[in-house]
Amino acid sequence: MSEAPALRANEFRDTWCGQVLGERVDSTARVAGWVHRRRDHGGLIFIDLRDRTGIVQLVFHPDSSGAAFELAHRLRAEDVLSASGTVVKRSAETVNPELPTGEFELAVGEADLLADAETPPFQIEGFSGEVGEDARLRHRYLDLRREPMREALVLRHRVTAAMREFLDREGFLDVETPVLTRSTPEGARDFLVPSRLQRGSFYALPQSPQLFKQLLMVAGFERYYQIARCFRDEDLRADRQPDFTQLDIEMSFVGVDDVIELNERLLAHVFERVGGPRVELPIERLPYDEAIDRFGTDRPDMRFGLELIDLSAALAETEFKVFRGAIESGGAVRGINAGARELPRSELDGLISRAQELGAKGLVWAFREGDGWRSPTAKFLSEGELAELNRRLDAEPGDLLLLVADQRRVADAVLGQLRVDLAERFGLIAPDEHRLVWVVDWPLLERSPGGERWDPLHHPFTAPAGEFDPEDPGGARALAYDLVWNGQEIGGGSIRIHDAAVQEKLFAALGIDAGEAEARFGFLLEALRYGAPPHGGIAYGLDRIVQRLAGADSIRDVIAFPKTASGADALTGAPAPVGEMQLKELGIGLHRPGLAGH
RNA sequence: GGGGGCGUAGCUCAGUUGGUUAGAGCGCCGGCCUGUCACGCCGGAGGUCGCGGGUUCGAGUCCCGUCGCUCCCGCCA
Repeated sequence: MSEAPALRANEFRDTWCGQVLGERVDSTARVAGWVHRRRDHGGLIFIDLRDRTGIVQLVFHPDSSGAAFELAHRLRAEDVLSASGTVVKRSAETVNPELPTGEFELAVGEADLLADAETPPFQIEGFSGEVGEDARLRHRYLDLRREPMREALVLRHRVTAAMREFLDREGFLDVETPVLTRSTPEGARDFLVPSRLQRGSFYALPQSPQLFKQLLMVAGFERYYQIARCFRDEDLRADRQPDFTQLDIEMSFVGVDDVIELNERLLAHVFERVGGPRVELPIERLPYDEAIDRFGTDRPDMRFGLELIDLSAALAETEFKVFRGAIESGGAVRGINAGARELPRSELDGLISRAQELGAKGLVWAFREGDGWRSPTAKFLSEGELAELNRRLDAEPGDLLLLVADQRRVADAVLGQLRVDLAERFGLIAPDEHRLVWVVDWPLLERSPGGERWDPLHHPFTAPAGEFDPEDPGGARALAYDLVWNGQEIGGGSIRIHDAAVQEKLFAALGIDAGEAEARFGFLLEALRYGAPPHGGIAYGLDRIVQRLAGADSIRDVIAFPKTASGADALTGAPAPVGEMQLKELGIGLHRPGLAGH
C-alpha cells in the first residue's frame, strides 16, 4: 500500500485507522471510517473500524463511553463513523497478531454516526467464499471496499507512479492527445461519435495515440509519454476490454536498440518499485521466425519446453494420406513430445476436439512403445518412419506425442496453443516463475486472410529494415519488437517511417493508392515532409501488466469500473438508448426492429 | 458470427431416477452475554428455482425458445 501521509486534523479525524500505533499510546486520537465488524458482548462492544489504510479496534465501555455506548449497540456493518478516545496498549492476552494495529485499540469516549448503511448485497469482509462477479460489478463501489480490489488499485497506482517517475527522470514529457479524433478504418473497429455541428460526420475514439505521438516527434518534443485511454470496438476477452489503458512512449533520434534499452530499464525500475519479479537485463531477444519454429506463436511462453518439431522430412515418402496430403499441398507435419504422460482416452479425445476448435482437421496422438507407437495411427506408418519420428521427437518409451499435419500456419497455431494447454494440464509452470522475451525481426507484411493483398503485421507506419523493395513485399523485415511476458503480449512497438516517400511506398504496397493515402493520411505525409526526425516507440497494455503483477485472472480485476463480456457497464447500464431529441440534434435516425416494416 | 459452461434465499452453494412442505453455511432480524477479533449461545424471518412455452397425473430436475453472466474460436493493423 502506498504510504498514507500524516493527516491534518479536522472535525472528522486526526489519524488513519491503520496508524493507531505505539507512538500514540496514552494520547487521544480521532479516526473515521466504515464499520467493518461489530462484536457486541452486551456489556462491552468491539467495533473494527476500517479506512483505506487498515483496521483499528474500537472498544466501547458502558461507563466510560457514555452515549457512544448506546450508539455502538445500534451500529451495523458499513455504517460510517467518526470516533475519538484514548489509544491504549492491549494486554498481552488480548493482542491480535493478525492485525498491524493489533497491539493497540481505541477506548472510545465519543462517537458520531456520519452515515448509516443499508445491509450490503454481499459481505464486504468475513466471508471466505468468492462473490460472483455479476453482483460485484452491479455494486462496484462496495466491491472496491473489499481488500483484493483495494490492493489491486493501489498496485495499479504504484505501477503508473513508478512509470511516471522513471520517464520524468529520463526527460519524457507527458502530453495529452485527443479522444475525439478521426476514423482510420484499419485494424480494429472504431467507436464512432456523431458530430452535432457537422451532421453526418463522425469522430472516432482513438485505438491508440499512434499518429499524434508521431506528430509530436515531428514537433520536436523528442521524448513523449502518455498513460492513454484507447478504444477498440471488438469482442471482449478475459484480457481485453473495449476501453483500456496504454502506456504510450515515443522517442526521437533512436534505433531499435535504444528503445529496447530504455524500456528494459523502465521495466526493471517499475518491477523493483512494486515488488514484481526480478528482471534480468538484458531481456532475451527471440527472432520472430525462431519463435514460430520453436513455439508455433509470436508470443511464446518460455517457462517450459514442449517445443514444436518439424517432422515433414521424415515423412517425405509416406503412404499415410493425411500426412502425404499436407506435405504435397505445401504444408507440414509438426509435432510435440509431451513427455511421459498417461492420459485416459477421454482426455485424448478432448485434445482432438481442442485441435479442431483451433482450426486443425485432426490431431494424431501416440505413445512411444518399443521402437514404434501405441496409437490408432501407427498402422498407417512404416517401421522406418516410426523410428525416425521417435528419433526426431527425442521420444522415450511412454512419451506422449502429438502431431498435426496441415498448412504451416494452422499446424503452428494449433500446436502452439496445445503446448500451453498441456503445460497447464501437467503443471509444468512454477507459480512464481516469470519469463520476459523480446520478439524481434518481424516480417513487415503478411498476406491478408484471403491472400489478395498485403497487410502490415504491426501497423502501416512501421519502418522496414533497410531499403523497402516493392517487388518483394513479403521479404521485407520490420524494425519492430514485441515484449512477451509468460506468453502474453504486454507491449509492442517499432521504429517508424520518418520519410514521406517511404511512407507513400508502403501505402502503395498495402494497396492504398495515392489519392486515398492523401485523403486519409495526408496530414501525416505532409508532416513528414517538414523535417521529421528518425523516431520510434512502444505501447504497453497497462491493464495486462497490472493484472500479471496482481496475479489476477482477468484485467477486470485491476480496472475500477470495467465492462462485462457483452460490453455493458453493469453499474450504470451503459450502453443505453437515448432520447429522440438527442438523436434529432445529431441528425440520426434509428432502424428500430418492430417499428420498421417486416 | 460460432461453440462450451453457469443461472435455486441478500451472498456462496447442495438438491438423487421427474414424486410429500426446496435445504446448508454466511448474512439479516429479535433476545442473552464485560475481552472479543470469522466472538459465542437461543430464537426467527427470508424462495416467481432467470424468463416464456412444452412434455407429464406430477417439472428446480426432461425438451424448445429467450435473456443475463462467463470462457473459448473468429475478430483484436
